[in-house]
Amino acid sequence: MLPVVGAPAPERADAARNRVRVLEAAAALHAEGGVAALTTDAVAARAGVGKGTIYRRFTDKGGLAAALLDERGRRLQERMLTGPPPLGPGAPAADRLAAFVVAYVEHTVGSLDLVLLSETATPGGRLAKPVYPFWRRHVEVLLEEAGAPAPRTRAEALLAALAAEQLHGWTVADGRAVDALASELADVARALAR
Amino acid sequence: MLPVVGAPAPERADAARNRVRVLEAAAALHAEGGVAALTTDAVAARAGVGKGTIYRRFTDKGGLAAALLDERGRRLQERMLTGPPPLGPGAPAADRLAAFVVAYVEHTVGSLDLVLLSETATPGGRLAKPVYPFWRRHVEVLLEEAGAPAPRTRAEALLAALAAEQLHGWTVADGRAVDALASELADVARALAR
DNA sequence: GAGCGAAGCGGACTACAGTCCGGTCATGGA
DNA sequence: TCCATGACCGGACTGTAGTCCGCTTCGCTC
Repeated sequence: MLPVVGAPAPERADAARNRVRVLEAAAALHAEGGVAALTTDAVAARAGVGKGTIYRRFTDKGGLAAALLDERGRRLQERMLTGPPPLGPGAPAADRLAAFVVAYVEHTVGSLDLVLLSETATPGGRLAKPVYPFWRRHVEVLLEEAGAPAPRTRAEALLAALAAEQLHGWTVADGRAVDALASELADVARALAR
Repeated sequence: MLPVVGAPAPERADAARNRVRVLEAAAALHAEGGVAALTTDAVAARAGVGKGTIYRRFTDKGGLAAALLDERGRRLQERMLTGPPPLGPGAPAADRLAAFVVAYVEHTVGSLDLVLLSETATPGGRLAKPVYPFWRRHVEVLLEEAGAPAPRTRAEALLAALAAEQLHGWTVADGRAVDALASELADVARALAR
């Protein structure tokens, strides 16, 4: 068969089966014992798979955590792309941006331990996550629409402020209320959009 | 002798000697082989000290890296507190803030590998560094002076955008020029000050 | 359905961070 | 000077991430 140019490499049947097994095992372990239970040994044993298989499929522990978050993240992405305004299309850029910040904060805080793991398991993990370019592009486009200078830099700066580590500091260490925090951060986004 | 209330616990002579030894060994290893050479085993061996000693004194590897950066950091702190404007006192708050961002970016990029280590060795490391409250307070005060809303949140958001991980992504992964980047980030600071 | 190249697999292995606790020695008081 | 105390020390030990490479399985082709 001719390879389809640009298509993701097709996955062998055994590989696909093992990916599902690993994700199910990881989800179960996480449900039972939190992130502390998510050791690569435990996941491999529970999935009935070798450690090498996990690393081949998910690069590292952070990648596994990111994969666990995938479905939830995709739901948010859909709301951003095709949902009702102000998060979805139709509202002014600054309003969409503010709505994104609130939704992103809630999304992240809702799975804080996994997101934290996915972003801090390896240095630079946050920027290396497959979804990162999606968030960045979305924010960049909105900033550009709003007429802000240096939209790319500002987009990354804004996302850095929404890093799991920072949100963890605010909501857990400092004990701040998520709603109030999200609203202040939405304000930050508006400030950057001008 | 009566303990002095509020004073830092005095350090025993052998403890002080060992701290110096560890720092010298770490600095030498770093000079020779970069951060990769900074394993706790190697530092302990070179310092002629047990690993327990390192952990007693520096908490973890990130703390050791932070201690190595201490002197350089103190120089920047002095320039901020008593140096000439616009970094030091005397200039309008927004200008001081912009000058801080530029100086901080240069400071961080100048020792990027060590700062990265100090901030990412442990999750939440950036917020746990002893100097963090200093930077945060400085930015917060300037934002407040400039009349910005939610100065504390904005200060932390700004510092998050200046995290070593992010600066590493921009300057190394993306290959961006430090000067141009610093100036765009100074602009971000000005936007937050309004 | 047999052959074959390549992708995938697994688990022993390495390297490293951080802990633990029995022994040691600095320090201040008598 | 000598002693009691507890801070300090060191290095063996544990737990975990991530690597490596010989073996297996897949799936395409003929």
